[in-house]
Amino acid sequence: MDDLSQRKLQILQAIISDFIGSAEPVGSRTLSRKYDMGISPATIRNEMSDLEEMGFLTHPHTSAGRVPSDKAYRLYVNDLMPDYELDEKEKEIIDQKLNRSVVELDKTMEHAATLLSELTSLTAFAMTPAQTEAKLHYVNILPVDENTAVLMLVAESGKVSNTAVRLKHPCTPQQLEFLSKVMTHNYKGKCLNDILTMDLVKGLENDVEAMAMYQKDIQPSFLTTLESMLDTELYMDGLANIFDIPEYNDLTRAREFLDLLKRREHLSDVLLHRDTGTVITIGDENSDEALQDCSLITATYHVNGKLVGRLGVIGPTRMKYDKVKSIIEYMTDNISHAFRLAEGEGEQEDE
Amino acid sequence: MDDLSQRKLQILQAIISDFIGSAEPVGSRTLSRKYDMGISPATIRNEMSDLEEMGFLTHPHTSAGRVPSDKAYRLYVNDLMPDYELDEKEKEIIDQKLNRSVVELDKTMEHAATLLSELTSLTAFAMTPAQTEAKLHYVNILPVDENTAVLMLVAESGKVSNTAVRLKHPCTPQQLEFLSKVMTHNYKGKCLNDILTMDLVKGLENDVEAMAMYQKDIQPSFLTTLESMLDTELYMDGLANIFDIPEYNDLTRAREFLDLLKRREHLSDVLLHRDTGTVITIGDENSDEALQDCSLITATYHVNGKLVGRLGVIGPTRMKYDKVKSIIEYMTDNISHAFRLAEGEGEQEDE
DNA sequence: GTTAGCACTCATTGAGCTTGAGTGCTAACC
DNA sequence: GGTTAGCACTCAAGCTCAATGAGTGCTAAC
Repeated sequence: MDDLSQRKLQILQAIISDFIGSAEPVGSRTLSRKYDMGISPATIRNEMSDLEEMGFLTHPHTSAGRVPSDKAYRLYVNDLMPDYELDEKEKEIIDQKLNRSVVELDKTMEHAATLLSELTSLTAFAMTPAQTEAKLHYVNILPVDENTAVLMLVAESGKVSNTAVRLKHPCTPQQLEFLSKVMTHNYKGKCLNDILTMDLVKGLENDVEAMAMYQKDIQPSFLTTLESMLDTELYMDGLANIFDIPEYNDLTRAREFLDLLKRREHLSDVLLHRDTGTVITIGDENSDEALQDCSLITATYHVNGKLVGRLGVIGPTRMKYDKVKSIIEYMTDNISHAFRLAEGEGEQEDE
Repeated sequence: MDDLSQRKLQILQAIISDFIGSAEPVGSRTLSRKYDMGISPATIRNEMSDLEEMGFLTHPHTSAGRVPSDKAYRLYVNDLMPDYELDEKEKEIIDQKLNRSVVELDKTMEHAATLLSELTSLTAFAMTPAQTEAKLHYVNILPVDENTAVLMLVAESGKVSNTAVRLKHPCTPQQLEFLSKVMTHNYKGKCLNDILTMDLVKGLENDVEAMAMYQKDIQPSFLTTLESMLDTELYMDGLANIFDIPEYNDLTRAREFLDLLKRREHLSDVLLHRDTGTVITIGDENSDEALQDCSLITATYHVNGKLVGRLGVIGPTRMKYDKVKSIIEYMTDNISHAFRLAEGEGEQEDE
């Protein structure tokens, strides 16, 4: 049904490229002058008229040039868009900046968000994997002073999370160490998720005092710490970049955009429900109403083959899909690679 | 020289109050209508004219009302400003929201920034103390897998900092534990700052293998972790609040403001150099050029009597100095109080 | 099928006008 | 002498109106 002649495609492509670059509606004259396709403006106008009827172009007002519709961007992304090759310099920057802190996923992703926003001049976000399948490696409870301790959980992935705990009853280091050992023994190798629902620690039944201390002081912190380990972390950067985008050159729109991004849990939620791999959603393709004049590009990375995190940008529908997509994919490949090696086990390639 | 008659003071106060509320230049008529001071607009005009000559008022343009100058705000803050009493409800909110996480200073301050921005509708920041005097409590190196470990430092204050470390040479848990013990033995009770400049660990001289491992794998991370512990942390919230402030109802100004706040190290630096106690700097009193049409209010809190952190807001010179000041001071008092108890002198705590 | 020509549309810009809030000055008043 | 009424003056803001120009759609000729 979208049976577009070669010429129509060519014109559409030209309009899209031009508009992505300039943010100005594209007129028939400009087009015929800029792109030498041996066709007069009048002819272009006829073709444009057809394209508009087919839903690929719109008109801000009668006497303005044409603007690509979401549908046009979709066609562009699917079929027309050239493969953007990052140049060596860009690759080098990414390699260098990402590999700076490749031991801790959280830090890497924080850097990734910053880097991505710099490279694309858009708002970028990076999300760490949901740790639903993460297994606890061990529990440590460290004395600080007689009323305070630090509860520390280490996952098998190496992720660490700690919370300070106020002890209502003073406690000896030995007691705390004993408790750490019991807890580690009970929970080692178990999924964080499962631990949340187990309610008692075996091995304490006989020790009334330790039991009481555990239940009153430790358990509540333990549960919140577990939860904080399970949670995905969402890093964002480049919020101020929208000020450079003509589409948002207006206080209320800029404000709306920033308000949207302030609702982090909501955004996390949206992101978590996207498919694996590279996903581009354009304008009204976003089911979320607040996002319907934005485009999102996300790609996933994996750590140890299993957990899946996301990296992406959000911006106006008029964006450099080709370039942004390439950058994101190059970065996620880079991250996946780094954290596959990190695991150190031989593993089959899945890419 | 600033020998203002009672009537002039009264008029000035009225202008300032009015302008703080409305953000509109105040005219003589409005004034005489709103505040019944038994004086005609013409008389007020004469007084205003005097006040302008003395530098307390300015004129955006000939036919506009008067606007208070920075000098006027200074006078207001020093002498005219009423004491603002928080009502019980506000106090309750603060007590409640701040005491939620009173064990870890970092979390408390993060909440404080959010809360303060909500209460004042301005941009708020909260800074944790510089830990220059902090002493190391102990070092822990925990095995994750044979190539990875977590290096964990605990300060006497209970502050924890950890970094994942990639081990170039596989290492047994015993080796790591040994190293932890040696390091703890060497550094326990020492200032973080001093440790940074000590370069070798005693007790490893005879163990060539451990020594090599330490130097290659652990030491670099150890130093960066120490540094990250020393650093103050700056939390900010309410950036988007500027959109509600008429002064910033203009894209370039809003943008400048956000750009200013993006330079976090710079801001940290400015904040660190402020005096202890409550400090209000108004407009051109700020030595930093970028801040010269803002006002800053900061107050300090202390932890264990020594370390000093800051809480404050940044906003237009037209702000509710009385209210904001009271809120900040109430909050810092609250925090100081909470973290004095935390030290463990009197362990009475209400919940 | 393509193109030139022409009438038409409409956002944008800027000039000119009006309005109204506000001042400064002066002369009269208490 | 301090206070006030009156009046001329200023100037930002908002409005209308015409000019401009980028762009379209249609038609007729190539």
